[in-house]
Amino acid sequence: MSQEKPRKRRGAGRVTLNAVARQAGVSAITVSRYFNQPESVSPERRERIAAVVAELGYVPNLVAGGLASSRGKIVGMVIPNISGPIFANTIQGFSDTLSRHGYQLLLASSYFSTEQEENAVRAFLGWSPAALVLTSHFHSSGTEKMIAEADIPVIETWDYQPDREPMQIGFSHYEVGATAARYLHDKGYRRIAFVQNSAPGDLSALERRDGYAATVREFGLEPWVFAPDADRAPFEAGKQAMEALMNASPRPEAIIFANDNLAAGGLLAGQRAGLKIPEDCAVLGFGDYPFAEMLLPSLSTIKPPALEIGVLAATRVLESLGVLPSDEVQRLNLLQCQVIEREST
Amino acid sequence: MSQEKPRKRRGAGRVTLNAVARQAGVSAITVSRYFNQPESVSPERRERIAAVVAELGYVPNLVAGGLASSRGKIVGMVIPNISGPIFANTIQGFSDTLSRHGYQLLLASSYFSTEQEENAVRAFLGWSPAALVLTSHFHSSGTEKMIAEADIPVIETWDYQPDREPMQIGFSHYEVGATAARYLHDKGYRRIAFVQNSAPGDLSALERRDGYAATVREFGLEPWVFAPDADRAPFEAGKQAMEALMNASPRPEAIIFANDNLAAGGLLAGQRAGLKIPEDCAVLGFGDYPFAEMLLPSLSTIKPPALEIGVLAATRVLESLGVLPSDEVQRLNLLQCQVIEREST
DNA sequence: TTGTAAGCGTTATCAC
DNA sequence: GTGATAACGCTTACAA
Repeated sequence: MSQEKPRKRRGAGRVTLNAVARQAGVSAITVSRYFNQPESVSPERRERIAAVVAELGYVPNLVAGGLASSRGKIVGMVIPNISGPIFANTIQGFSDTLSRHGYQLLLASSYFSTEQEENAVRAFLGWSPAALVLTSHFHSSGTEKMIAEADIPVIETWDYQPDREPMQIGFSHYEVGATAARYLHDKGYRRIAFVQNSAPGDLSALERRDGYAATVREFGLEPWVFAPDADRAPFEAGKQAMEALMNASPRPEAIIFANDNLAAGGLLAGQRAGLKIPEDCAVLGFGDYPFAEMLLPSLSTIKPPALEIGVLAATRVLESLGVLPSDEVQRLNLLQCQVIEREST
Repeated sequence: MSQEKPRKRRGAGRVTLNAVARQAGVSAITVSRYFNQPESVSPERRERIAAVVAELGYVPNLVAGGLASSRGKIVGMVIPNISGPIFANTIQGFSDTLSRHGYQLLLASSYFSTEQEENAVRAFLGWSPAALVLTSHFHSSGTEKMIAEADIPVIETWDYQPDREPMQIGFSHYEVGATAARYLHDKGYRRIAFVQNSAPGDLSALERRDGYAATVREFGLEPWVFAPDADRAPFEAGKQAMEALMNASPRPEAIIFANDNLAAGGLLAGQRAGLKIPEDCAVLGFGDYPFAEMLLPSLSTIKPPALEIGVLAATRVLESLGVLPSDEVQRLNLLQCQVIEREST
């Protein structure tokens, strides 16, 4: 008898679609349809197939499916870094929304390096992803070329550049800088400084700076930008900035930090030096990291719609693929950042 | 002339291995070897192929490769949640190490639900991953069955259960609980309470509790466990716990919180009520979340080797696959947690 | 609603 | 070192 498993040369001896079909007494394509368009299979066969699938413990081979259909149920996402508190919510919202519809997340981090981003995109493309999600509009020319030719939905998140070709989901960093400056000015602060991020590749942070600078100029004030040493750990960079700015005379009345990590460092350095915050100097961050409300004084900050970006990105992807209904997929998605006023301003 | 692209029925019109082969005047398999075992291709052809690859902008189709070789260059990882600060470093270390060797990360989160974990594992298996990485040893029976039959390296992280079949990379949560109790006892604290996590599925946290309980018993003390309302936000749950424990008489002299989020809530609630920390009541957390050092007083905690776990997991995966050299892949990997003493104890 | 046949783009196998 | 050929397991196209 040839009952014994032949242990073909290849394949792990997995249960295949054909095995299910044979067992259920139907053709392979019917089983395929059972998974992809169940309505198009008669209820009786559906039942029979379901039974066999359970009995054999069949798991569809998505690789084979992806090859045959030249479009896998997989979506690639590149973010600057996973471990920072800022992007984690975006990943989470994105991943969860996708997986609820049977799509998987392929993830890589760029560390704000366009070269690493390009490598990730190239690798992803090898998996025939259904879509690609990137962060910001800063890419290498190689990346630009690949996404232009990819012929799949591409989304840029955490940014908003209406003129660009890819779908946009995010906000204007320039506007965030402007909002920060306006907010502090409205509260009566005049000598307002801005502390840059210590991560050199964080170009979006520079756009926030530019928005700040333009706005204070509109108020007839002089921009005051401090740049910590490059690549210093953010918390330390914040301390460095605060120490330097405190020694200036006159001191700034308020400081905008490029993100909450820097701001937290600044806050502590200020307190350690006996500064009263916000009386002597107000502090405003960006990101609304989880610890912002736990600090003493709690940190005022600008909260980006991180989770929302992730969920919306997934939604747009699924709409583009026809998985979710939509008359016309919205290409431009401008979300709002929110000033979270706490004790430090 | 048939120069014009035929636009076959299928396929996105991508450049294929065959196209490269034709252009370079070699066979397809040679181009395949060029990518997978370059040494086995003569230098001249290597050069010729390289040129054509660049010219055509060929990107290997990993889906096709995965199907043919029945093992894709992709690794699945399931973690409880992405956005918590605790696992982010593990993901980062894992992903980075993998991608440095051409492997991609397929990520999903379980939210401490074994059912969601099972779904993720099933979906991953459809991609013929080269390996699978899970968190803790708590799985559904379905998951257990799948990983037993998967015939690929499976790693359990953030835990250490020598008796189990899968590779182990992590530490004993029970020991962490014991260490916490011992540490506080050594510092002279006697009435030591433990605050559980509010997330019901976090079974590892219960093991820490058990380690704590057994240890204080050894010291002749009575365990004192407080359980916040289930599913309360951790920060709020910590507050709730602290408020409840402060009203007990006698009050605890020290409190171990199941994680730093809870501890931060406890810290703030205590201070707001006028409690001096650590004089009136010491506070110890777990996780060494980024904000721990930013709190006032800074939070003493137990730091798990999060990044190390990720890097080591990737290393073991790559060793198992023969990508990295290794005589025998180490199945048990016990890492150390570290007591980080700050101002709160 | 169901089935047949022909790929999808790569790698394993075996032969030279 | 190189190549011809046959898989890998599924889905598209077309037919019934």
